[in-house]
Amino acid sequence: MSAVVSRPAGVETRSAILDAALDLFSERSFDGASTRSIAELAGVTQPLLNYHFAGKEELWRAAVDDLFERFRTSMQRRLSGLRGVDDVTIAKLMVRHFVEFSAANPQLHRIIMQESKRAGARLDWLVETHVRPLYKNAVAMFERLAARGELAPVEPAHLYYLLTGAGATVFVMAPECQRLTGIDPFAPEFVAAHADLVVDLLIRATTKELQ
Amino acid sequence: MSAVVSRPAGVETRSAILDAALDLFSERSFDGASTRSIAELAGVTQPLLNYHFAGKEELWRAAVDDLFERFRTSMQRRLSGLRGVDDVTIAKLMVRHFVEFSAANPQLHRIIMQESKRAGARLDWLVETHVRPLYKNAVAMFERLAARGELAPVEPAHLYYLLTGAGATVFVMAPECQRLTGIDPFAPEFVAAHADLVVDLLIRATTKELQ
DNA sequence: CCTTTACCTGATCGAACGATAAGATCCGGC
DNA sequence: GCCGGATCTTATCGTTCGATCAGGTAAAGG
Repeated sequence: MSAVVSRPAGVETRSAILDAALDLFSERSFDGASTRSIAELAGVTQPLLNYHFAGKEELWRAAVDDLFERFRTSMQRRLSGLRGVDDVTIAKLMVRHFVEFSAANPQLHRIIMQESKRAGARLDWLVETHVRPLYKNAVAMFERLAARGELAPVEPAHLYYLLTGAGATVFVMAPECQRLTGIDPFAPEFVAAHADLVVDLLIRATTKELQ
Repeated sequence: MSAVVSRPAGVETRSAILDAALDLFSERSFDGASTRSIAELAGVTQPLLNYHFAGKEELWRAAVDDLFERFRTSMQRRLSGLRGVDDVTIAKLMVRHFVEFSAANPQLHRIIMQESKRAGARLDWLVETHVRPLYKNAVAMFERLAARGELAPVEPAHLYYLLTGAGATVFVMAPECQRLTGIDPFAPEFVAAHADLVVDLLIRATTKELQ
């Protein structure tokens, strides 16, 4: 409230456009989301998108940047509360947090999966800018677990796609799950149960209870 | 060679169009695959698509029908070779076969994931026509495994999305995997190792060796 | 008060889209 | 041998796409 308002609106408009773009890009894919539909959802006129962003591609990148920034911040905040905790417990809690974030923000994996199906400029940018750092963190975690004997020393690519696939798919495909089973996968109990399963899946449950 | 050729071409052309449609629909999504690009890949002119199919939507349904038919045939053929084998071994081999099919035909889960992100007529048709029978089979398998004590009696929706997510994601996202790790996930050794991991994931490895 | 500048709109561009209409080609059957 | 239907092509329809342009409004700054 009562912020500086140096430039009256603009920043809020820009944010509304980014949110709308994220929702439509993730649900309908890059080609399926027209700039007119994004503008309509954001409550602005279509040429305004080209005022705030250089074009559709740059709007897409800005929306993805925004989302990954939220993801990194969320993961780092969770991790920073776990100083001194042992590696195995940290891994379990971080995997759980990852699943919860994927449930709260299904757009993340929807966009990643969409772009990862086809080689191209957007995939190249996505991998080098956002996915590779994420992958490196995951690999480091796998190595710490393997060093503790909690994980077989398999090729990390297997574990990475097992983990992300098992943890995120049900939320990516939430409309199908709803229609197929009648279950709302975003219900807190479902998310919690799913996180438990994914954690158990990754780590041969040794330290059992942990909540 | 030297077949009946009752009507000269037509059936082969139709098949070429379906194959092209499947590749482009799965890689670029429904909106991203233009009828012109499909025609070009199939080596025909664009209006010919409207001669063989009533429209873009019907072409999409025909291509998806074709793919699911191949999937069902492949699974049933595998199953028919396992008469008399115990349920646990059958489950392991069928899961392995599922992973291998997902590797050989990444279009299947690419299209399912694409359409499952958003409620709509195509998702409704896909679920009722093809996904629900598949889901019922999976649930029946889970129940047989649970009856044998090989599986915790959890909500089948969790297991279904864990299994499909873990087994298919790396092949859906093969271009990303290639760029991110340098690994070709379609290499036979990678597919085999991934299938092993998914099988171990689902079934608390009891009967260990099995090929 | 008046200018400047950030923010936003209405009108419209050329390109690409899915679809159709009209006609060419070609082959089996009479 | 020519007729009829199946197959395919060329030309083109109206629509929607992303993008641009010329202007208009309103608040900050002198």
